[in-house]
Amino acid sequence: MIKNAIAESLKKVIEKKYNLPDTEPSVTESPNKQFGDYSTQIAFQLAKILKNDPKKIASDLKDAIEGNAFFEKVEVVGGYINFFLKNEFYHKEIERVFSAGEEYGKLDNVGEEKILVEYVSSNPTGPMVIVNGRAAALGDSLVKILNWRGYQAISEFYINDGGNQVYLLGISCNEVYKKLNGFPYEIPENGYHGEYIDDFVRAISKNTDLSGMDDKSRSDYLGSEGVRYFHSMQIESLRNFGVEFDSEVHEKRIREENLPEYVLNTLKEKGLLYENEGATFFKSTQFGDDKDRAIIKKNGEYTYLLPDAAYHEDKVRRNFEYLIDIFGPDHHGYIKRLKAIFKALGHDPNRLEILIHQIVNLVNEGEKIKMSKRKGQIITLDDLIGDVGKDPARFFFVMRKKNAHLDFDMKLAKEKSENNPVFYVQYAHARISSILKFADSKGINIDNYVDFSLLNEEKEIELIKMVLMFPDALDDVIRIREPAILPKYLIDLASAFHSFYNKHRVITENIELSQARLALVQCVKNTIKIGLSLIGVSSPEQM
RNA sequence: GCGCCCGUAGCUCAAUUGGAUAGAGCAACGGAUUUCUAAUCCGUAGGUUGAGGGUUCAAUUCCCCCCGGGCGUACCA
Repeated sequence: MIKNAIAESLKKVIEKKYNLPDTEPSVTESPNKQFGDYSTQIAFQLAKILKNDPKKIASDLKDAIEGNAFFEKVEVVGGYINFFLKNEFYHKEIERVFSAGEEYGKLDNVGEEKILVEYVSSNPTGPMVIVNGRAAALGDSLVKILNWRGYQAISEFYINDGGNQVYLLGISCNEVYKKLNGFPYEIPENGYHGEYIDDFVRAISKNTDLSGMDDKSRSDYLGSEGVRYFHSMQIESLRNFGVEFDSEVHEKRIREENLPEYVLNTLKEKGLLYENEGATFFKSTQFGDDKDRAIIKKNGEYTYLLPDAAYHEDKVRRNFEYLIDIFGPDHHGYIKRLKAIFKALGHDPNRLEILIHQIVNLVNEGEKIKMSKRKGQIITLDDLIGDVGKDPARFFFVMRKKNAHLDFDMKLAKEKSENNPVFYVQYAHARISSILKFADSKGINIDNYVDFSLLNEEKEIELIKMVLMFPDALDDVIRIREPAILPKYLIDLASAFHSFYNKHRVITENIELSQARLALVQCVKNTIKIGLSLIGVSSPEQM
């Protein structure tokens, strides 16, 4: 918010001085203290437009802006303009943070636009696996952060309960039923093989007599019951992971409302379909795809793309102006065709944003843990949470940029030490709680007047600066769709606090100073608590 | 073959999406605690940003071409 304030005043000056109303000056934190608190390189950009020396422009801008009451001084170095802020400015800002309390950084309604974020949407044919956890952690954090900053974002889970995989699940279960009852059996190659199938069949056999059914009706029954069983199992896992969805959409409903047929008709009317060897193809190459895609198979079944396109049509019909899908790494080949069909249906492709996150490797003692779905060697999300706990899992999943492969260090996640960033941040929170308790026992409170102008030590100002960067960090997350910025910020904030703590005592003989420092650490505590909650991590009062 | 992602200190990762002298943590070494939580802090050392070209006042970032790794490339989802 400091950045924005400086950028705004720069914008005004530029508009007035050079008659360039559309300039968006970017203000950044200075890389080094000698360059002040904040800097801008706008003069370089203006130099090109104005065909003038950047140094000249920078110093002209400096003269125009220098009068601002909060600048200690403004300096021009090279073409950069460096801003040095008065402590007074920080005192005023931290006071506002203090009064905001646990609502710090929260905004109401920055836009009317409704955003739908779809993530996980795993097939209801087995338990949640590790990579689903990453999608869940990313999606949930993004939605929470969007909402905290005043956007209207809704999370949604799409359940593929209408297509071929339900059938495959059914016949796989039926074969497993035969296996468990000593009959000859054969699970199809493309069916489901995991041990979790056996568990399901055993469980349902206890309550339902399956012996009287023929193969067909038993398969159908096990298919539809299996979908329900696995879906609620998945939702339960996600709940244990702190992820709950605002909305669920069933493919079944999409099909019942004949939306796939609407998509077909629309494409047909536009002449975007053709037949080839008995299958129906969509001319996705006309919309930038690498090749045309089948949407109806030779046997008359829809491919995955058709109901999914229908689902996205449904999203638009529910008046969401902006759609974000979070996909796993195995779906990146799918982006082009989905965007193609979305565009073909007459929607602006810029309204659909598809984010891809990369894979997760579990690492223990420096060794990658090998998983094979076929051999039944899978580690589920429940296993991971049970092993390392929810908080480290949530933190680790969003700690890396979504584009990077994530090596999930199991040993580190379990470690209750300084090496573990989750504990490092939580420890700062607990430490502050302890200080607050101590202050209370000494009868020092900050319920009334606090004089923030007493905070002028270097470590104090640095800590205030870190606290004030919180809204910027959240906005950066939103701007580049990268939740990883938040855990990194929290680590830096905790570090600034620990550093301050080692240099200065909060509670001393000086009551006024104690109160000011107490109020400052209270702000830090609130910020950590809010920040951690936005990534689904708890903030213990003691550790 | 084609497409997408990645390659930065011994290890795991940053670098404000084109800005100033590429920064943290771990590991190594040296220090700090009669104190509100040492699960902490302070310091030292560590680099041809995979290689080579190009664009730019400015490149880890953008473009081209290699090298290496991952993923995808279905009438599966």
